[in-house]
Amino acid sequence: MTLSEEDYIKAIYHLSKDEQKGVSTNAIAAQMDTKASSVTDMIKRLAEKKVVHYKKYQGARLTEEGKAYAAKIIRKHRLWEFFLVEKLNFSWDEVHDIAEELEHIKSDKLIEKLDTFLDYPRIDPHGDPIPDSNGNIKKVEKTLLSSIKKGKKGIVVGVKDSSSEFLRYLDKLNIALGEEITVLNKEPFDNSVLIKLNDSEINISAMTANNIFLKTN
Amino acid sequence: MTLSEEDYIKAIYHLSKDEQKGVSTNAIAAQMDTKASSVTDMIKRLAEKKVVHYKKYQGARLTEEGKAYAAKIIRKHRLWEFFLVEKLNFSWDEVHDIAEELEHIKSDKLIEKLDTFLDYPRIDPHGDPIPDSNGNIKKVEKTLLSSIKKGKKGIVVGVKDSSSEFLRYLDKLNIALGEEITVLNKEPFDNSVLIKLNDSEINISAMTANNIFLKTN
DNA sequence: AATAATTTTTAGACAAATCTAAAAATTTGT
DNA sequence: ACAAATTTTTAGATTTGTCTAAAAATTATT
Repeated sequence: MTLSEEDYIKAIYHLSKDEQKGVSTNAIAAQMDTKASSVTDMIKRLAEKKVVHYKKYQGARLTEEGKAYAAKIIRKHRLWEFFLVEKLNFSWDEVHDIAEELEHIKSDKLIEKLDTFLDYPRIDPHGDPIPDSNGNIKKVEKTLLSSIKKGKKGIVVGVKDSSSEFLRYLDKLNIALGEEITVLNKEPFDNSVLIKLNDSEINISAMTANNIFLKTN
Repeated sequence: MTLSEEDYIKAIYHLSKDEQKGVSTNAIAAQMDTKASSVTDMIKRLAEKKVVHYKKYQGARLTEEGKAYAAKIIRKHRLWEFFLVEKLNFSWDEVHDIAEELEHIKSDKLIEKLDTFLDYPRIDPHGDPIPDSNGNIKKVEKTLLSSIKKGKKGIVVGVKDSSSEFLRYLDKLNIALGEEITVLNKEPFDNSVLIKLNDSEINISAMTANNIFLKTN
């Protein structure tokens, strides 16, 4: 599988989480920052390689083989992210782009040895689950901060947007994985949320609240 | 710089150690396992990028910029090899191919943090020096076992051939970096060498002796 | 020094991955 | 339901890195 093919497989995998039907050509083009015509070409190639099902005008859908391949790439991505943060002392906003490259390194033995070295982590630096060596992904129980009721609280367990801009903003707010957040009030006007964090009260926008995952008990 | 361009730069670098003049098209083709015509094309591209000097029929020669680039790739390659052996417990015959992929990962910050994590190693698992962050390579003092006089001894500090076949053969002979070897006799008929290693005497072929580096005092 | 052998370069083709522009199919709006 | 809008596909071109075959230059031989 080429680098580009792997990127497409990953994109289709991520897009099909929300989607029941096939993932649309345009959606893939947007995700991959390319043109619809390029996507059509690539989907055909991937269909020949049996990693996607493809019928004209019906979008793309990963085969079982395709899903397993995607899980493997995601496993590699997240294990490398964990390595970069825990062993090399990168911060959580710096690791995505480097892991995008490292995830394409081929050796299976490498990734199993890395997993052992890291002591089999289950969660990456952004709170996302690391698939096991069989490609199984443990679903993490989590709720968007934006949909938590006034008065309720939870622990930060993940982010939806893991762009470095957003992560650096969270750093500035002192919001990190493991922090406890209590929803003090929700403003109906703009859906902003007043929260308590470390005994201080801060107001966060609807957009921000919509990108933070909490675990409630 | 693309992956392929980086591979050519590295090949030219390694070939120009023995060579005073430009490295010939054919020599590069052999090293890269490709055709001379492909090499000519690539050399022209590299010349446009100012990493090699090129005049028709005169072979290729790295510019200062090209040499610095090569040193950087080699630094990455050897640091990753050290990581694979020391942290992930790979054996010395398994790491070359994986490092060939890892050496192309772009981030400068990654390689500096890796260097720190590994505590600034100077020598890779095959005894080759790791260039520092400025691209300077410390020359290691070493002599081929094949050219050591009868009765003299030395410490194994490197190998010339680092193919996994050769390295596994050395494992079988219990020859590893740091071992002391004494040359007991040299057979004029086939240039084989009788050595003492850990109180046992073994006979090694001229070819083997020609791929082991010793440090003599 | 002329010819033969070898090396290197050029010319033209090809596959992968992309693009633009236009055609075809599907979906939407009234 | 049918025209308009949108989405998707096709057709043809481009770039990178490769190839084969043939031409040009260099090196070796007698």
